[in-house]
Amino acid sequence: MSQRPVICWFRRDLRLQDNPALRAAVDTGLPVIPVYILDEESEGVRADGAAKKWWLDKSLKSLSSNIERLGGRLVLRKGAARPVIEALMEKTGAGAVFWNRQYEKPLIDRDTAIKDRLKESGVEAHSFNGSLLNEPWTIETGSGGHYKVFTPYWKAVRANYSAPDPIVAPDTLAGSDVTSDALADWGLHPTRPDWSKGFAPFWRPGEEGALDRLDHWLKNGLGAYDERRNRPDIENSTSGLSPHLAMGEISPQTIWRAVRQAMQDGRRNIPEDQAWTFLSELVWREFSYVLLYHNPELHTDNYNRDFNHMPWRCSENDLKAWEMGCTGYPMVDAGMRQLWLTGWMHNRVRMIVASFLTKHLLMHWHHGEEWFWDCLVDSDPASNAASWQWTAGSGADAAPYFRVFNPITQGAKFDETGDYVRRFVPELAKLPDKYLHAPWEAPDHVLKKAGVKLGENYPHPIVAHKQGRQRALDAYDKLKEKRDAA
DNA sequence: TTTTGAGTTGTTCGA
DNA sequence: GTCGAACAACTCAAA
Repeated sequence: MSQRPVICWFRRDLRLQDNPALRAAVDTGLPVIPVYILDEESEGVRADGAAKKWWLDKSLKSLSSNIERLGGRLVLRKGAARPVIEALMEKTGAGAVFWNRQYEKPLIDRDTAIKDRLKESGVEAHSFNGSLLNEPWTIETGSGGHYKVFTPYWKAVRANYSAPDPIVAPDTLAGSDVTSDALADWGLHPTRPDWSKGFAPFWRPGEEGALDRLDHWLKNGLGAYDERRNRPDIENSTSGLSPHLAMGEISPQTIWRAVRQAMQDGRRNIPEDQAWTFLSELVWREFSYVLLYHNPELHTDNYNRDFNHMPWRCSENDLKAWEMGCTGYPMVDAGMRQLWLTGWMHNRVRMIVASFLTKHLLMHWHHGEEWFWDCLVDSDPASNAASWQWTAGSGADAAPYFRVFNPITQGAKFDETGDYVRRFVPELAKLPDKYLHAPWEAPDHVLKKAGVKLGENYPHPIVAHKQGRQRALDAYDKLKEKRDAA
């Protein structure tokens, strides 16, 4: 039995480069069986949203063909991971399983149970860090706890972190003849209707797409990141790496190394502060994982329990208008439509639409969290939950309650050219800049000339800014009263 | 143990 | 038009 094969279990790490679990599996010198399990059945597991499944479909195709190029074959299986793994062990006689860790509580529990079961039956199980620069339990404050404020966390990372050497991809993955599900049978790509048609022009899922995107970013965006990052109307104002990172098609170490090298390469002419700001965004992702790891219910429960008393509104109509990009606020609507059309939204606009939902409409952040989870190709269990709570004010180190984004001035400031609104809300394209972010203020003859009929081809605002803002501030006052009374 | 300074991303108002 | 202050109070992290 000296040639018992080993299993490399791919999860949120769909890449061959810089993949510690894969490397360790290959380094055994034994035949490696690469496996991906679509697990929506294990207890407490949250299924991916529809947009993420679209991406997963393409990413698995890419990984699969890369493995075939190395003489192997990716084995696809569907079902609760534990029985699937057990069945595979029996079928293949594998002597070890390798994987990279994930950090959601239900997955940790599932994986721990699998590890125990494997060990009982004499099979080795090895897990690795394949998704984070620093795993959530590794960075502690001076007094031994985990950080709850970003800035000191960032300072600690920046002062101490240096990326390890890259891990090379295997040059062969000797064939296995284990049968695989057909990817097409999983129905990850939407049909009837295929709402994903708008996605394809924007994305190239898979490891090559990720590495190309990084390269493009280093050449075209990184050097001006700090000054452009809030401008959704400017191309390359952000990296666009988030969906690749969310699927593990590229490791954060690869990004960190490439950016640090670019900073030190004089020919690239990358100002240090611009690049450090970009790296800090990578560390925001890590900070979100710290919060998620220590607060497993982050996507459902208020981090700050005071918010359990928040007098949220319930309005199906308002929620629908927000989701569909029909709020009457051009900047909000542009963002929501960009999300629907492309599976992604610029970060500045995410804050604007999130503030609008939780403050102007006074709707619970979980509605937004769920919509984003379903619509974003980059949806991430930690970032999505932590960011929604941050905006709502219930999160760790959250925005102060009185910070209510004004969708009109935010639009004028960050969509200065108006290109963003004109692109995603074409019915307003002919409005002059002066009224683009507040069409209800335009005189009749201006609206007429631009072909805009408020209430007909573009909605009136569903809530007046001033009233919406005041209603939110009043709600926070009530919240405070409840807390003081308690 | 106590103290101190600080905390991603904003808005409004009045001088 | 520009600018600074007020908008709260609290918790965190480190000295």
